Amino acid sequence: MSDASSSPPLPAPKTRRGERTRQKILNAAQREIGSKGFAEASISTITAEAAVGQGTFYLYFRSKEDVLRELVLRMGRRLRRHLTLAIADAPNRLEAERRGLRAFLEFVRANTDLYRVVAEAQFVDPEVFQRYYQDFAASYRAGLLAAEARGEIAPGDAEVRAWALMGISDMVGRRFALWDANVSLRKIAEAAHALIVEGLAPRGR
Amino acid sequence: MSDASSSPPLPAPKTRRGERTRQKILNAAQREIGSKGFAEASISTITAEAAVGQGTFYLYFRSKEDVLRELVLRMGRRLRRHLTLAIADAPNRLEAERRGLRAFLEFVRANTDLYRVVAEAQFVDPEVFQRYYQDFAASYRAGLLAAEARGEIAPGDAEVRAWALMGISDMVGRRFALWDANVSLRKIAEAAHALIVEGLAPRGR
DNA sequence: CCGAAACCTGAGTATTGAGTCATGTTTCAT
DNA sequence: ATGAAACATGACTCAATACTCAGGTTTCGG
Repeated sequence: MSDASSSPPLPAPKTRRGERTRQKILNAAQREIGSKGFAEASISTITAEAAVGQGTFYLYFRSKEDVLRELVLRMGRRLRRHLTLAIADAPNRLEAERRGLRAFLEFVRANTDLYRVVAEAQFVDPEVFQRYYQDFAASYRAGLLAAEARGEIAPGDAEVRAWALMGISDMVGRRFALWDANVSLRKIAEAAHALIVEGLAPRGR
Repeated sequence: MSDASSSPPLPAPKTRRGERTRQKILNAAQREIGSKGFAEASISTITAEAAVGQGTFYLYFRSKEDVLRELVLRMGRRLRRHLTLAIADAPNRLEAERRGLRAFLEFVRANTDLYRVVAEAQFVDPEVFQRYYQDFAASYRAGLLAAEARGEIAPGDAEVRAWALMGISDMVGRRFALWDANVSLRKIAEAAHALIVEGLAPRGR
């Protein structure tokens, strides 16, 4: 439990059955870890939930840490796809920002278990956790730089901006999409977007 | 380990010796949990580090969760004091925002263990974790509303703004004060502050 | 300086759950 | 159709550690 993402991954399943079993375990782990948390989730509960034997788990994953890692990657892929789709045909960066923020909030509310899984990774495997955010930051940064070149946003430090904007999504998502299941995400997204676009400074003269 | 902040707290120590011992344990727990994480930190390591017997721990804390709770409160008090001091005589809200952000980043870099302790509380005791942020949000919100009334900032949704701004501090702090120990926090704080004040929208016209 | 309350101790108990393995079943290329 | 590789099983082992307790030591008000 000491070192991070060590040793090569287990060989992928060779048959259709194997692949199906691996997915069943992954799904059960997502539900279990997502609802009870990493510490409370036990391999035996996961395998029971997946309706496979205890030992089967170790055919596909080296440890509980290992399965968490895999889930973080899954979350990354799904969220990325969701956001890409959402901002695909936005006319400009500020509009992309609005749609992306809204889409993120919706995604969080619809995938609370995955959200928690990623958050737990912060301590279980800092390596993949950091990479998760760094990957998002990198593409965010690129988008901001391109928009700046097009004159769609004011010039500024793209790296810091990327992290700051992710921070807004992350915290606003936690507060309004995760903790408060009822509030209208449309309104929240609008309010946050207004801050992102205009800042706090008083308008006009 | 199932229910959150249950049962009344243990009675406070009655003698000077008792108080000292309790603090020794708290300090050791902060170091241990802060560096190894909640799961890896064991009571026996904590008591050894504090140079007290195993059983002594249970004179002052009901469980490992209990000591974490206490540390979150400690972090809240210390950070609040630090920030209050930092923004005490700022001439206006935007300047307070700048100083507060800078002070927060410095605090994180100087108290990495406490930062981690709070983050771990998210899963160990969601109750206190949420309260920790809600308390900050409440006073942040009040500050924004007052500033808005004074015309120092543009009108807007104070609740969402408060959480968004905390999100910026949180994420920028993690990235630049926690993960990157060398970068100049002054520059980072300035860049983030610029975004907070002006937003992304292109200036002029 | 006395004694009752407060504090301290650390070996021992009890539980928990990760990971193994010997044995059995299914798949699929030939 | 067949057999070798892949997959599946779950009772068992074993290490880790939270928490207890019976018996000691220290504190401090009167």
